[in-house]
Amino acid sequence: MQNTEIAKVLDEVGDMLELSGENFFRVRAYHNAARAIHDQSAAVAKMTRDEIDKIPGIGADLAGKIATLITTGELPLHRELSRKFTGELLELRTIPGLGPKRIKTLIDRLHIRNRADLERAAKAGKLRGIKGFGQTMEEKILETIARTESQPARRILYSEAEEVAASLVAHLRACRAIEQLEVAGSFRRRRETIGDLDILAAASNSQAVMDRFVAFPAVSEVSAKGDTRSAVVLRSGLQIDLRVVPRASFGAALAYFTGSKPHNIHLRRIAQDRGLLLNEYGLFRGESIVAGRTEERVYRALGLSWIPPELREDRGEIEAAASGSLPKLITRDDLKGDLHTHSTYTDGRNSILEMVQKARECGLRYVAVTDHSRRLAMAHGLDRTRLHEQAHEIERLRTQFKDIAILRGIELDILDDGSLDLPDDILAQLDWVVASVHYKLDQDPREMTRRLTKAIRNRNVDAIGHPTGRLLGRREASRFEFDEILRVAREEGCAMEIDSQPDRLDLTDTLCMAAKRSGVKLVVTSDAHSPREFEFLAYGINQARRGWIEARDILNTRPLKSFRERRPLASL
DNA sequence: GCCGTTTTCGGCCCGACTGTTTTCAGTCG
Repeated sequence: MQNTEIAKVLDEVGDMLELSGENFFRVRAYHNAARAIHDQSAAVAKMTRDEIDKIPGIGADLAGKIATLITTGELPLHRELSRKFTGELLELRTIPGLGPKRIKTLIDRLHIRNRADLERAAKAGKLRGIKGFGQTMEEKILETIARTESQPARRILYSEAEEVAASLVAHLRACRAIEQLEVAGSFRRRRETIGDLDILAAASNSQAVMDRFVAFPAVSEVSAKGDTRSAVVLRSGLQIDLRVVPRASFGAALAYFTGSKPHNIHLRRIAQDRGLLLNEYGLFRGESIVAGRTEERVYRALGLSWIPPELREDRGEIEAAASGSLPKLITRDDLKGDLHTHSTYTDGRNSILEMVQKARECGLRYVAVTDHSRRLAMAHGLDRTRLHEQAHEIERLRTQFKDIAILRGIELDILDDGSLDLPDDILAQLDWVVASVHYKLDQDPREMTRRLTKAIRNRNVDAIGHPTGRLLGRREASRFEFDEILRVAREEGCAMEIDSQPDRLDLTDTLCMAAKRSGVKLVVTSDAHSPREFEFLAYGINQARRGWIEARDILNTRPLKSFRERRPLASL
């Protein structure tokens, strides 16, 4: 059983307990435990009950339940609750305005079991008579049901959110009342997907900001408009929240609005322990403000150094900030080379020349050309002959570029038994071999583990490309024993890739952490199929930062000279 | 249900907005 599966069961139990009117703190305990399991890189299914009990947020009771879940594949409490609260019922919580209390009322009073029931009842005007409901809410519910049928709310890619954020910020900048402006929330924490955008502004006249905000051309609906907070929904379905605070509160509000929620809760507990109160207006001792203008001052007043937003997930960053041991996170400028690019030789859209020119413009000092190997017929993968032709072209280009090195590489297919798509004598002539899985991604976890370890054992393989194979929103990650992969990779000196394509971002943040902990080096690569895609490197850097990665953990932060010392380059 | 250098019991983050309340509950972030 995978960690994500265990976490899902615990989350569902939490949701169902909430619907049944359970103690809020018991509900939270299940959600906290789910998060703790989700963040574990090691397989919880392989842990003893004692080891599970030691995970923060999991006590004796939940450790026992999780152990039961692992050994029997089922949790009695979950099964029992599922009889009453179906998945269809839980799904009602996605309708704005419907929380646990109201859903419980709908079940008890109208025997609602799903969206269809709810829609019928609302159309028949049966909701408005019930305490806690009214005609307005009835209409809103019907409107939401109609809208989300054609366009279900989904999280969008960070890269997509970036475009919306840029145009919205440009729109707001025109408002003179705004003194400071930041996009906060999960966007500022650089999460791989974004559920909604949170905008924070400091202004003396909040009404002027609100007016400008709701006038953003892409707005389809204003769902809330108050003195300090407004919310809109764009035609795309994306929700945007705006909060306006006085300048003296901007830092506290930025911290509050950046989250994450568990991080905030932890901060507030620390404040409480010190006899202070932390809210979005500042850090207070009684009536007097202790800090608030900048984030740095708020953190400092709590005895912490400033924490980069990417780390604010309550995964140990607060403890690290307290002891002065936060990592010095990698930045885009640390990258000296790119080790995964494609050209027209296979499925890239531009020539090697154009790719190298752009890499050079991006400040890179070396770039590996890694077109696909022969098995990927769809991409016209390279065999011995065509790889040879490419070698000649690279040889010619090398004479034109003095300030950027062109490495001969390949993105080599890992076949389903773990053997490689090209023979060793060819691979040995290359400077950089990234081996990737491109088919049979849903292999049995044991077979996939064997497949990957066998590839890693090959001396010529330098890195594993997009190791989990997931595509955000479209394809689940392959299942395998990541800890075992890391153990072998460490033995063989094989690196793991962080592929920067916005829908891959593979490895994930927690897997980056696991790789770092086990002493396996990483590479951040663009996997660029066109010159523009070198810009994707920024997304890979975001992911690495969320995984606590420092420049020294990443091979392609090294200058070419020390990069070569690691493994002599065959053709340079 | 978790947790503990005040504690093994009694706490558990904090505030804005909406709708329906006639003084506040529920939802949301």
